[in-house]
Amino acid sequence: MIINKSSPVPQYFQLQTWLMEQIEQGILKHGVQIPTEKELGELTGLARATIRQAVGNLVNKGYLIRKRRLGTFVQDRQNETEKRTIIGILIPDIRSGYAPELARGTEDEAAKHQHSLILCNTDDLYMKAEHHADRLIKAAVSGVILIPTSHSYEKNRLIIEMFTKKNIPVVLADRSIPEIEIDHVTTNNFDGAYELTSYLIQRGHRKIAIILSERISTERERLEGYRAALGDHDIPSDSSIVISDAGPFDQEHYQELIRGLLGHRGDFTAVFAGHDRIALIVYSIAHEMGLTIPDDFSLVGYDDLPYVSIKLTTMHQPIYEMGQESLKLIMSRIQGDGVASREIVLKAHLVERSSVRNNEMNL
Amino acid sequence: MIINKSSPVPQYFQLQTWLMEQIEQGILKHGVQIPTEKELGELTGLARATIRQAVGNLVNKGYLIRKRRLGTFVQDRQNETEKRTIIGILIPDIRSGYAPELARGTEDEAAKHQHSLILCNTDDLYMKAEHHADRLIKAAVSGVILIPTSHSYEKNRLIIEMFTKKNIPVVLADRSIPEIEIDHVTTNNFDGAYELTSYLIQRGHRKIAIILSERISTERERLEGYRAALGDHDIPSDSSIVISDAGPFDQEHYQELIRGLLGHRGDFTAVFAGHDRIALIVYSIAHEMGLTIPDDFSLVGYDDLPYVSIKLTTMHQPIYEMGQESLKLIMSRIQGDGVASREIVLKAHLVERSSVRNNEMNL
DNA sequence: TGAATATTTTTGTATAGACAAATAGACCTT
DNA sequence: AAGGTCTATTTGTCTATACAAAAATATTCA
Repeated sequence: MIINKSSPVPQYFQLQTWLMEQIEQGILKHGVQIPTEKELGELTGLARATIRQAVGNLVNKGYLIRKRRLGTFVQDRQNETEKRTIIGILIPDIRSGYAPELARGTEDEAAKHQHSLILCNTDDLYMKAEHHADRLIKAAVSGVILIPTSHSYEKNRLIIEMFTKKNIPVVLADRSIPEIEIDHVTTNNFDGAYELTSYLIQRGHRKIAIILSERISTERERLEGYRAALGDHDIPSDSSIVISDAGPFDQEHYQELIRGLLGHRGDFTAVFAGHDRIALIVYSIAHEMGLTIPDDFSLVGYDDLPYVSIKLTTMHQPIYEMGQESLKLIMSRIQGDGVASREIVLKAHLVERSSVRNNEMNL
Repeated sequence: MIINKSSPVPQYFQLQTWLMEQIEQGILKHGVQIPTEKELGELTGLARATIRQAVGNLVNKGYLIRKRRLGTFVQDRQNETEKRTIIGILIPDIRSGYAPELARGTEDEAAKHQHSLILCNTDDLYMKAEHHADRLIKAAVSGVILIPTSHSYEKNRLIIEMFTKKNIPVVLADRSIPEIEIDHVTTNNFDGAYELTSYLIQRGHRKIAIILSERISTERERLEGYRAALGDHDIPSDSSIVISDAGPFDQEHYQELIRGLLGHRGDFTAVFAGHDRIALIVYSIAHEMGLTIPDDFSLVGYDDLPYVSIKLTTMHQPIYEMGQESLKLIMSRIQGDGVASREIVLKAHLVERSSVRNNEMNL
């Protein structure tokens, strides 16, 4: 018999201890049904209320789980770690470019997993990112999605380290950092730019200007894709129409660069804007100068931002999905997935609108 | 009497909930002794075992502590909550309209106060807002900024109640809810629309179409401002060019409405779009139909969204500042500011670009 | 065969009563 | 004044009983 009626130790407590030992010693394993309350009553000679007290305490502690009509079962005790259900996202500026779309994809997926999303704007500055990282760690987030800052690029490794030291999983979204073991979701920027450039070439464009920032890994990849496409079509690269900026994205600076480019229009028939925001600036400056697209020159962008009012031919990036996939990776890490770091490459696709003129004379 | 014997809610649970509310609302403060089990029995008419079940659960949860012979006392629950420094924001969709700007203003201000911002997209649906509210409460946010959903408008009160019950301060941003004591930040939509309409009238426009949604308080106010301006200039209102939609903002539906409006162009010389996104749709459909703005008709918007590529004359709303002010109100509540509810009305101002033609013949 | 209905089992909720253990405070003893 | 004892009160433990609710299973009926 399990219960000593004359002990000063309460009988419910004796039963409780006994059951707990059975579970912890693995005699009663996860999922196994323990005797019903009636059976335990017969087994111990205790009243049902006493049994319920013992079992109830173990249910509270998470050792057992009761199911109506079915019985009481041994619970896997891992889940008591009272984990926070918050994910952080470090993004340059929620107002610009694809950030809202990415945040939305991330938040929707997080909500599916009963997690919340803390939004942090870094303005692409390392210092701000570091401050946010500090706060995220204090808020005990269970994971972080990081769009690395382009300022102090190398220092992003320090930020990642801050999190990994605390066992907080990190996923890089969009932009990559070379030679680092970390989960990463991106799109095929090289292939996308190659496809987009080839599209222009097929439409008879030989002199294709490009304007983007070297600062950001994705745009560098696009530049490579552009060059490869030109090379494969035996078109020599003309460095005078490759405007590769080194600074951060700055509206006014780009306006200047673009004014300069549009100044000698004879040098190109098409402009490949590194992303849609640049394309919008090109468009509005062209408009200012009395130029029409695609009649005076063709224009393509990259991103396919929503709420763009012009009919821009561009590469659609699956940004919403990028947010979703990033969060899925985080969730799998939270759930203890210990595999090597993964890279997910999503595919961009061309969206043909009417900002490109067909210069092909063979038709 | 506290207990409803005929309720399907278990009586122990009713008692438990009641006690918990008393504690969380601060009616029963730390250290105070709650009635003895016997007294609770007399008070509620329940058996002692039932009382014990209710109290016992709260002891387990840490709300109460029992001392033999002395009674049961309220436990200070603060020590374990470790004062979160998180604010929640419930917004229809981070991707659309002024949401990114508002989120950014809020986040910047939150960062100044060492707080983080949890982003929740409601899609303007009450159900989603409710789920998010649940999660925010679980995440122990210290305050909430709410843009009320336009669906199930009245139910927003329930959401506010969910928070206030837990002593979590709430600020309404932009959209208002009538007759409710709550902090609120908005802009002068009536005056803004009056000014914008007067601007059109001064430029010789007499037939001014307007298109917006009746669903949302801010747009209703703009409609009133429009009507008042017409009235004050003795211009009769023509209901055939007042397109007041009742549904949610739906791109395609608006496209239809606008096609219908632009179908009989003789009826108006200017279009007042309820907000910039509508203006963009008007613009692109006009473009489709081969119409030029402002030559064929004039167009004004409302919001002054950034990254709008067309030269739209519009009312600039200080959305970033709205986010900042909302957060400041929250912070003052967190710091225990107990004054009556406040309303902050920010001023919009007209931004003159080139989407309005001067029809004034006197010049 | 398949859908509706009844049965049975198990946990969930609730009552009434009893004695045990702890202890603050009153009272008593030295 | 210090320490011991008693008492009343409150929580702690335990029994016995009853009906409710859920759900797997068996049974009935079309």
